[in-house]
Amino acid sequence: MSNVIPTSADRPDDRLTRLRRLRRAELPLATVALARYLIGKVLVREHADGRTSGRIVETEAYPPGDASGHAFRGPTPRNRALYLERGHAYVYFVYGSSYMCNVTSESARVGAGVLLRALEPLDGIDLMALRRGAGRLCDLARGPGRLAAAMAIDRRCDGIDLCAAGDLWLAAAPWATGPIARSVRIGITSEIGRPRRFYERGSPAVSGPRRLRA
DNA sequence: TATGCGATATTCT
DNA sequence: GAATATCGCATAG
Repeated sequence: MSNVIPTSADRPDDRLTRLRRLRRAELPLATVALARYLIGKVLVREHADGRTSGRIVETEAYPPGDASGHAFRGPTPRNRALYLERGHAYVYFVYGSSYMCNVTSESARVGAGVLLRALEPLDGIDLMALRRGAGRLCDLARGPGRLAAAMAIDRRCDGIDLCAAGDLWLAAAPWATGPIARSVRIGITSEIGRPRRFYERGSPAVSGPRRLRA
């Protein structure tokens, strides 16, 4: 049963996973390094309906100067948060249907970030399933649009400091992270071929075609 | 399993 | 007016 994701639901005596908030000083400054670092860490959402959280198993780096990054043509009302100091949320809406959640990187006033593409659900699994409509556990937050939907992340989360106590924050890895693999990014039309996507090899919650999950 | 397409809203040219 | 850091369903193999 290697495809079974261990969650807090398997430990009824400890209803919520024990989580330690990440300090900003722990986050690598460089975008690609941050994208790799975030694999295995936890994204936590505090909401009136309850807490949801999940292990980050897939990310993509959009470093300074990358033509597929939203900050490539300079600051706009939409990408403003991308210029915040590392460890803030940049959330935007695309395709008329999906929100995308990013973690800002680099120094303040440098526009760059890391797209969070998939989570392995940890806490609040019932709530995630409710928001997404019933489905397999490993599909609840598999893909960036699904991740945002499962965690109730929308434009109100844009600009939140993920290293502070609040509605959205980052926590340290709850257990040892598996092997990290690297590949090209998904769904972009420029800068194709640059290996700036990271994922935990073997996790059933990683998105994309089979060849990008090996 | 893999590929293709429409839906949908916001942003930028 | 065009493009888009997607999703889910449809269809073919």
